[in-house]
Amino acid sequence: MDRYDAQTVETKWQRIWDESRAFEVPNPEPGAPRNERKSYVLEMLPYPSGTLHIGHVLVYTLGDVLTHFYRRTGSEVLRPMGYDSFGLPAENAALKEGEHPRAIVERNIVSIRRTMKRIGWAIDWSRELSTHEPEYYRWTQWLFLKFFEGGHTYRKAALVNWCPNDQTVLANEQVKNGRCERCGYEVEARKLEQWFFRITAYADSLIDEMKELDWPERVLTMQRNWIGRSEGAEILFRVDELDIDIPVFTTRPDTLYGATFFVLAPEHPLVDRLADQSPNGEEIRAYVRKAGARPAEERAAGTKTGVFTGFFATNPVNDARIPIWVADYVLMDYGTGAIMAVPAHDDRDREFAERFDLPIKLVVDDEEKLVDSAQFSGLPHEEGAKAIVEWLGGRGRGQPAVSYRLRDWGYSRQRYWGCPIPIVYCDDCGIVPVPEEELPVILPEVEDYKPKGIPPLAQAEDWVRVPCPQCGKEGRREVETMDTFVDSSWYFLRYCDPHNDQAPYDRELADYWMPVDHYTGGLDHSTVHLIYARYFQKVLNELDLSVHREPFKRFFGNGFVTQGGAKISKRVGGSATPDKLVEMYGADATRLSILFIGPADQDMEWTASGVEGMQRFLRRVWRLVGEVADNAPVGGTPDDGALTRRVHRTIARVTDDLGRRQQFHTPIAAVMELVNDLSKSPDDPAARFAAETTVSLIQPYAPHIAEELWERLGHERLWEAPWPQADPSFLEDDTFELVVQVNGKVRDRFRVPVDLPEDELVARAKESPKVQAHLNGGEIRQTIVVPRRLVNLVVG
RNA sequence: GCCGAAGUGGCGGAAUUGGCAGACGCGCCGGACUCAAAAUCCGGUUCCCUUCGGGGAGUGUGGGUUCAAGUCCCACCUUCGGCACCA
Repeated sequence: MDRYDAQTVETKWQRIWDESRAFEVPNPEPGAPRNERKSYVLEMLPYPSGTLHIGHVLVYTLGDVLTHFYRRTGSEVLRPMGYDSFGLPAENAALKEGEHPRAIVERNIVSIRRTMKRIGWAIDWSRELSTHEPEYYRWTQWLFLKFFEGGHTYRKAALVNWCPNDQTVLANEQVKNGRCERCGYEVEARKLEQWFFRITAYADSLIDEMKELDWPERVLTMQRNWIGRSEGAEILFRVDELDIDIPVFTTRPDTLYGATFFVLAPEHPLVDRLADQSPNGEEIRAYVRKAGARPAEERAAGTKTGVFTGFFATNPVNDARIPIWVADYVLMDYGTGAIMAVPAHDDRDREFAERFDLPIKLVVDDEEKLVDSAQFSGLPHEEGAKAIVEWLGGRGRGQPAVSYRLRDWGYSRQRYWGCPIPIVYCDDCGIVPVPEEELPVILPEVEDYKPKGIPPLAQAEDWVRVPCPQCGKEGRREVETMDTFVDSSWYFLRYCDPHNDQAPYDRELADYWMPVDHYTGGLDHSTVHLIYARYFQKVLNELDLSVHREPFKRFFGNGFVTQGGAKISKRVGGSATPDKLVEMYGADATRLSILFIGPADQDMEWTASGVEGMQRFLRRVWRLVGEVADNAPVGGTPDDGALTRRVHRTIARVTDDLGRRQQFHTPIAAVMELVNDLSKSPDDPAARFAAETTVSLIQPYAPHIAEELWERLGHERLWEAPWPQADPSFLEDDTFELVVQVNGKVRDRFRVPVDLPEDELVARAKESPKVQAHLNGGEIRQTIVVPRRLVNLVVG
């Protein structure tokens, strides 16, 4: 048999798959019965701001292994691919390279597609999409209109995160440690009119419906923390001089008797009024100005500052008059922007009280019981909290309340390369949606798309000026574009019906394919894309556009691939590009090596020696299977010898790892063990069976060489062949290796028949000379027998 | 500070329900083939001691539960990730 040449083998089968459209899956005809065993396998779509790197090879190979596995275990598998081509990543790449973003992404898409085909991923190429194409974003706009009609999106002036480098607004999810996630510049606060999705209305759904998800617990925990649901109470404090009530939110109503002062955020709307009527109004205004100019990061890290207003609030439980301060450690956008300060039981309040010499009053003791709290004294603090809120409720001064850390999703971007928001502003009619039939609102060409604070689309005067759809008077188009995460919040639905030009997707088809059964992607999206997509799906459900409320039933978060200790990214690049690896070692060796490094849900370091080892392994398989194909007799019933048993055990292990355990590196080791056994007994009657099974089991990982060897073994179309089945009767041996311990230490081991009774096992254990040497004639006080495993003799 | 994950040979890692620690691979050592090398094949490889029979230690540290602990419990150390004035 000739030498293994990866290039020849891989080119041959890729052409065959391409020509036979091997991995395309048709949609069911309207009214036709649905396949009960559909499976939607999806990985997060790539940004075509660059080409593929080794990290992509990991994600898409993971998806590929599952695609083949599910296909061959009888499912009808949808496995599409597309490109997240709108948005900042592409635009920034374009700015750097001095080209139009469209030119960059379209060139990168060609390159990515070619690499994907060279790696041989089983993709349904008939469903390919790019989010920057009008055929796609037309429907992003259409969904926007539905959200607008349903009141799920709105415009308001708000303090937003402004990146001075990217010259655009960022969502909270895109700010890390006060810096822009993309470029690292320090984010500034700006007050701007912005578009928002009312995601906070779904805070509870996003938490409660997690129970339907088969996701890693750590991702759910991250989302739970991100949403940050806190239960407590809203309590009214009276300011007599102004004849007003100010609500505060607290999670500790049990400490109400310990409130010794009161704080308003500098941005609180009442601060102005207080300053007007206060003798030290100037001082207050100066403080508010200073606080507003202070970067958020410094506001959080620095020592606490504040100013007394001269006013007092009345504590509703004991009528105590406590001083009202303005301090920037209280945030306007959480709770009510006002707090009751309990320095005895809150670290921040304590720090402030100590600095400004305010009283500290203890109201919960070491036993967690209320003290110095009138009729509530003596109650355990949780009961006390309940009782106090109830008491307040009876007097109309308080009620249970819930507060969230999650904010509404601001998605306006003052940038060029994004989906235009289909809105027209009219002096008479206000905010008017573009009628459905006028979609898409095409992104116009502009001379200069560089960000400079005002949206680049504002320059396209001809495009901006448009009659108001309602009254026909001259209006102006919205010149902001949508955050790229809007595009990726519904793309998985478009794949179900990607060429539909009447609707974003056919409802029946989406209901059939959805939810995604197995979603794979990076954990960096745990609190961003994965929350947004869940939110979208819930709104679509309520708009009667989908029967499903969750988009991704199962999620697998893959680890990062590092090279030389650094995370590989579009920016860093990396020397081992997928194209080079395929050229040097072949696609199959590359695919195997990235999965063999270690558990796919943990970070991993890429090394070249791994792929060399895989190349060796494949050559070995090639040689051994070739020899068997040439020499071993065909047909015949496999015997029940050691090799046959090994084959069945391997099938069981690989099947369990891929299906139930979601472990992708151990199946490779299992097949290697089988290959090692086969190489030791190439003349075994089960050699052909072992060779065929080896090829069949490795197929999801190394589909090209598997297909070639399958053909040599006299079969065809392995990609459609049923997955091998382990025969349970071969999984158990007639004998097993009995381990004999003395006082828990292994002293001997020998094979015994499985049906030997326990007392006989113990007898044989005691007979062993090695065991007797350690018994020293001592008295056996206890005997432990674990069936089919071991005997432990405990001596005095 | 809070939340979460992890810590096993020279390295990546395995050990699924508390039952033989180190599967599989990399690297390294030895051998075969070769004029030589590459490739390939065979053997060895946790550490320490050894009279070569074997003995002892060992899964971040210290305790505990158990006949038996990498696995369970308590305390701590380290690393990584997320959040961070969220009342």
